[in-house]
Amino acid sequence: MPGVAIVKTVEMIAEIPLFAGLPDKQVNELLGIAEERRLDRGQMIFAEGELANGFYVLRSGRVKIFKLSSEGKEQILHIFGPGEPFGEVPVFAGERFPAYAEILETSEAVFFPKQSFVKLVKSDPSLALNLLAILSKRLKYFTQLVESLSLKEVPQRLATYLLFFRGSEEENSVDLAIAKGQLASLLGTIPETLSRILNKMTAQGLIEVQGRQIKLIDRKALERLAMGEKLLV
Amino acid sequence: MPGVAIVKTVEMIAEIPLFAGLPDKQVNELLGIAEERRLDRGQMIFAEGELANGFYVLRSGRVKIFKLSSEGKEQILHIFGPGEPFGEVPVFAGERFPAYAEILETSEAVFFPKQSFVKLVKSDPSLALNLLAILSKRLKYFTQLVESLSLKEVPQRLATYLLFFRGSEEENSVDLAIAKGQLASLLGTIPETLSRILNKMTAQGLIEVQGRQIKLIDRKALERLAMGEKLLV
DNA sequence: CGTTCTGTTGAATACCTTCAATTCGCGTGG
DNA sequence: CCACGCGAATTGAAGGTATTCAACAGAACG
Repeated sequence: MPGVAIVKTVEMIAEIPLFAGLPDKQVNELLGIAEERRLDRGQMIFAEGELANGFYVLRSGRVKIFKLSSEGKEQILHIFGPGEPFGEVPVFAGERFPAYAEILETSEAVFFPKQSFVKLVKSDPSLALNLLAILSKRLKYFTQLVESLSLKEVPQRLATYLLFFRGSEEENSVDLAIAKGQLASLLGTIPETLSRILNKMTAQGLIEVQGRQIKLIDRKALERLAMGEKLLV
Repeated sequence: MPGVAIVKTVEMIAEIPLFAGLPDKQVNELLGIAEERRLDRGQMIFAEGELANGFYVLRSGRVKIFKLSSEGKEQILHIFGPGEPFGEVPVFAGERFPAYAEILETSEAVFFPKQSFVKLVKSDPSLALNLLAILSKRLKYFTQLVESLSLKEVPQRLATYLLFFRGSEEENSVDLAIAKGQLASLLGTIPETLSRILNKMTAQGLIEVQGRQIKLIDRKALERLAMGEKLLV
């Protein structure tokens, strides 16, 4: 029953937020140029400076996008999950990836070759608008990241992350979903520092830590921290 | 001769890189929705969190886009000059400006109302592609900014700025074109620190400083700095 | 059940900031 | 044309936050 696989794939494309609201015709054209790929945990998808010939959309799993310092320290720019595209910058500007991409959890992804994709964008304004919305959201996100890195100290960044970058999944509990070392890299610091600050926050009754589960005990105090208040010694 | 003013304005639009390569029809439609505005030095164009009803393109002058910490410290995100659009993020995502904008040098600008502009984008794929290119470039720029702020120390950031963010206008001389305090804010530091580092670099024969003119004396050493090497004490 | 990666803890250090006091530079007005 | 005044820039001393380095504990995985 060869039809099943094809139908399933059409839905796969249609499910991607980037392609939301596109007419069937466009979805079919996208399907025509899409390539399914399995990406394994630990795999480097691309490196900074590498020539790009297309971009990816995750269907499952997670990928981290990051920069490396000359001494090997890593700054995570994004962690993307299902439905999110990555590596699309060099499709529209420049031709090289501006950062590294490594798979955190084994993923199913769809790859779109640059040339064919650009042709589709040229022919369909609503696809272009979806893209503009996504890129704009990322610019907004970057302004927050820069603000965080430059204008806040680590406890403040952590509080902000716990409160906003997760959402209250289960009332007052946050599941980091990534290793603490990775969280440190996302917050622009190192594991040792993060560990010490988690300690302090626990000692002051703001949170409780059990592995990757963090209970938000004193939400008010966390909010004051996120607003810029200092963490007591 | 009313025609002259109109023709001049058409050229004004056509000259903007964002609108490069657009057919006359589109340029005329853009002209139809554009509003000319004079923006004075020191004027706040918008504040973070403010509702946006359109965006700007500078024809002359300069604007700085920045964030403020809870204690009033400023981090500059961009300094834009002639031909560059700003405030366009909330046109496509969200509805509020993610940062502040203040005029550094009195400017002539063109304002495009959100609604009408989006209509034009929907009708013209090449306009959309131009926009995608600009937003992508900014994302690329932000990856560099984050890298700089998070993975480099101030001397390295300064060296990078001197070498790349200006271009060799007059062989080996850089004109900052902004106050040193503003440069500090752009580099994610404060005037005192910048001053001390300019001193050190001068003492070690890397540069010579005369007001806003900086001569690059030892370009090799600056390049090594930008690559991550440490500045001697 | 051992090996390896992740996370924690302590002490020393480095970098940058803060605060305060001058000094410099430049536009304005006498 | 020079003097004044104000913001910008510089300098010094002290302090704070985060990093580095090293050692150890713990968890995950095969």
